[in-house]
Amino acid sequence: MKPPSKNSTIADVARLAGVSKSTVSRVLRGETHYIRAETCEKVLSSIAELDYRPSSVARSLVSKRTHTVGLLVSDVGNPFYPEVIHGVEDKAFAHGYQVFLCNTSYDLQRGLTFIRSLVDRQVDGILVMTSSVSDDFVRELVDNRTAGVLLDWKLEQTLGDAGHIGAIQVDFENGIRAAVEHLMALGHRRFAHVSGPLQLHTSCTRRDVFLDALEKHGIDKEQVLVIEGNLRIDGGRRALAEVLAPVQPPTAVFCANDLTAIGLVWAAKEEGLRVPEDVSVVGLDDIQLASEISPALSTVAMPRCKIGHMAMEMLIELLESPEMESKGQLQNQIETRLVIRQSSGPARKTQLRP
Amino acid sequence: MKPPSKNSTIADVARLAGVSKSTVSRVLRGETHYIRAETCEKVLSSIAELDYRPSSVARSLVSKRTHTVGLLVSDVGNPFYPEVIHGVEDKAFAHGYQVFLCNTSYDLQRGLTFIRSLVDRQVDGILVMTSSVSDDFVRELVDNRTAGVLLDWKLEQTLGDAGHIGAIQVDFENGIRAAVEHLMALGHRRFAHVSGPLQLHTSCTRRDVFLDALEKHGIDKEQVLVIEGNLRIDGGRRALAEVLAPVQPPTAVFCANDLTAIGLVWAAKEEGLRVPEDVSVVGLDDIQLASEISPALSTVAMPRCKIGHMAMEMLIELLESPEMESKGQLQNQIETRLVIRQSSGPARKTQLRP
DNA sequence: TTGTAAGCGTTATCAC
DNA sequence: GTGATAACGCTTACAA
Repeated sequence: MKPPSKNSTIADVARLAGVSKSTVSRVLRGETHYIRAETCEKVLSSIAELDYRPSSVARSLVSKRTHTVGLLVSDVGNPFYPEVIHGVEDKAFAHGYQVFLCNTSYDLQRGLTFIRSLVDRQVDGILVMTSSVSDDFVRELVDNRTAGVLLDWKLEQTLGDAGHIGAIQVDFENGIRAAVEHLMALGHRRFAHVSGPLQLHTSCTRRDVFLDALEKHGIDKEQVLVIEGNLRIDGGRRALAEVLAPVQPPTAVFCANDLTAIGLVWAAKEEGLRVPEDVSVVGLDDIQLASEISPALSTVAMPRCKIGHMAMEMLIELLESPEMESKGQLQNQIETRLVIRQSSGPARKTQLRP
Repeated sequence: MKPPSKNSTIADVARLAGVSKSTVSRVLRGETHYIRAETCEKVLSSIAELDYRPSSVARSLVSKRTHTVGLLVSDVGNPFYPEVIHGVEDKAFAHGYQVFLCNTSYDLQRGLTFIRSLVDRQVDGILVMTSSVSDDFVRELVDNRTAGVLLDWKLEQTLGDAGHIGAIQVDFENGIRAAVEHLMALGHRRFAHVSGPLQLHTSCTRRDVFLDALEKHGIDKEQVLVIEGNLRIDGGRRALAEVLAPVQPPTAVFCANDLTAIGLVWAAKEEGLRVPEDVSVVGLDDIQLASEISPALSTVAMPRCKIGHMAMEMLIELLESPEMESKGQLQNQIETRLVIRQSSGPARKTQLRP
C-alpha cells in the first residue's frame, strides 16, 4: 500500500519499463500480437508497480468517445422511473457505460439545458425518458450528431432529419383491450375512467385507447364517465365522489395509473364500499405497491425495467453498430399486459345505495 | 439553422475572428478586462456564427477538473433514495456539476468497481450513499485524492488517513426519543420493535436507540419484543403474528421504517384490529405514502432531500474551498423529528382478545 | 492588449 | 516488433 505520490501517466510506465509510450499503449489495449512476450511482461509489471490507470479523459479527447450516456427523466420520485433507471443503469454497466442522471422536474427548459450540457460533455448518447419531449431536444441531438433514444409515449411526428435517433413506444392497446375484455366478461357495462392531466399526451392516449376498446364492445363512449385526475393518490381519492355521483354509478373504473387506482380504492373503502363487490377498479403500471395493498390491484402492467433495458440496448446498437444504415431510425414497441388480481370482480347487480 | 458540417473548435473561431486561440480562450471565460472591446465583439460574433461550444473533455484534460461527481446508491427502487438523489441532483445542477448515478444493488464489489471507474473518469468527487460501505471504498478515494462524502449511518471508525473526505450522519436520537416520549405519554407500557435485517448497521442503531430511549423511561429492555423484519411491506405484514403472540401483546410497535409499519398496519386491519385503538404503530422515514394511507402513519421523519442537499454541498465545499484545512474532515449531522399522525393513539386498557 | 508555444495524457500514423 | 511524432481541443505562462 504505497500511495504513488502523483498519479502516474503512460510516460512514467514507459520510462520504468524502458519502452516507448506507443508500446505501453498497445499492451494496454491488448494489441498483444505484435509484441514480444518479454516486453509485454515488463510493461505489465511496470503498470502494476506504479498502479497506473489510464486517464479516460485523455482517451476521450482523441477517441471522441466517452463511454458515457445521459438519461433524462422527469422526476426520480415518480414511481415510474426507478425501475426504468435501474434497467438503463444495469445495461449500461454491463457494457462499460456510465450514466449521467438528469432530473428535469418536468421543466422543458431545464431539459434542454441538460441536453446541451451533456452534448458539450461529449456523451456518446442520450436517453430522453421525460414525460414530454420538446422538439428542441431532438433538434439539439440531430444538430450535434449525438445519438439518442426517445421514450415516445407520444408517437409524435416522424423525427425527421437524419441522425442516430431511436424511439421506443409503449403499446397500450394490448393491455387495455385485455382489461376491457376482462371487465366485460365480468358483466360490467357502466364504466368510468380517471385520467391523468389531459395536457399530457400519454393521458389522452390511455383514455382514447380505453374508450375505443369499449366502443368495440358495443359500449357508447359518450356514456363513459371521464374524470381528470393527477396521476397521484390524492387525485384518485378525490375522483371517488364523481364516480359515485350518477344515479346509476359505474360498476367498473379504469384508472390512468396505479396511484390513482389505489387512491380510489382507499377512498371507496373509507366510504364503506367494498372492492370489487361494489366497484371494480383496474389500474395501469403495476407498481410494487399494486400487489401489496388489499385488495391487490388488477392492473395493466407496464414493463418498466424492460423499457430501461431496451432503451439502453437501442442506444448501444445505435452507437456500436458499424456505421450502419444509420438513417433508418430504430423503432421499438413495448407491450403491456393485464394482471388480474383482486380489485376486479363480477359486476354488482343491485343498486349501490338502496 | 445551419448545422455546421463539423463541430468547430477554438481554432476555427480564432481564424474567423482573426485573432489567436488564447484571445478566444480569454473571452470565453470572461477574462474580458484585458481585452479591447472591439476584439471581444469580433470573437463573440464568430463564436455565435460558428455555434461554437468548447469541449469540456479538452478542458478537463488541462484543468484536471471535470465538474462531475459520482453518486453511489444501493438501489434506486428503495423509497429512501429517490428524494436523496433529487436533492443531490438539484444542488449539483445549481453548481454546474453533473451526476453519475451508480446503482450497486447492495453489492460491495460492484460498488468498488464503480468507484474505480469514476476515479478513472476523473470525477471531482464521489457521494457514497450506499447502505453499507466497505473500507475499500474509502481507501480508493484517499489513495486517489478524490473527494468523497459518505452517508455514514454507521459511525464507523474514524476515516483515518488524510484526503478530502466528509461524512454525514443521521441522528436518530432526537426523533426516536420523541417517539418514545409520545407513546409513553399516551400511556403505552408494552412495546415491540420490528427491525430491519440485523446485519445492517443502521438496523442495529435504530433498534438500540429505541431500546435505550425506552430504558430511560423506566421500561425494561428485556421486556421489549424485537422482531427482525426486512424493511419491506411484506416483512411488516409477517411481523403481525409475532406481535400478537404474547398473552399480553404490546400496545405500541415502533418499526424500523415506514414500509414495515405500513405492512404491519395493513395486516392488523385485515385481522380486524383497529389502529390506533388496538395497537399504535410508529414508522421511520416519512415516505410519501405515510401520509396517504389511512390511518395516516405517525413516523420519525428523515429529511431525505436535505440529506442529498447537504451531501452535495459538503462535497462542493470540499472541492471548492481554497485548498482549505483539508485534513479536518467535515462532519455533519442530520436531525430526525417525530411526525404525529393517526396511527398512534392512547394505549388500550382492555385485553385485546377477551 | 494580444500572440506564441508548451503542455495535459492518450492514440494513430508512419518509419525503422 | 517498436519508437518518434503528430494530432486531439483547450489553457497558460511568457513574450511581444
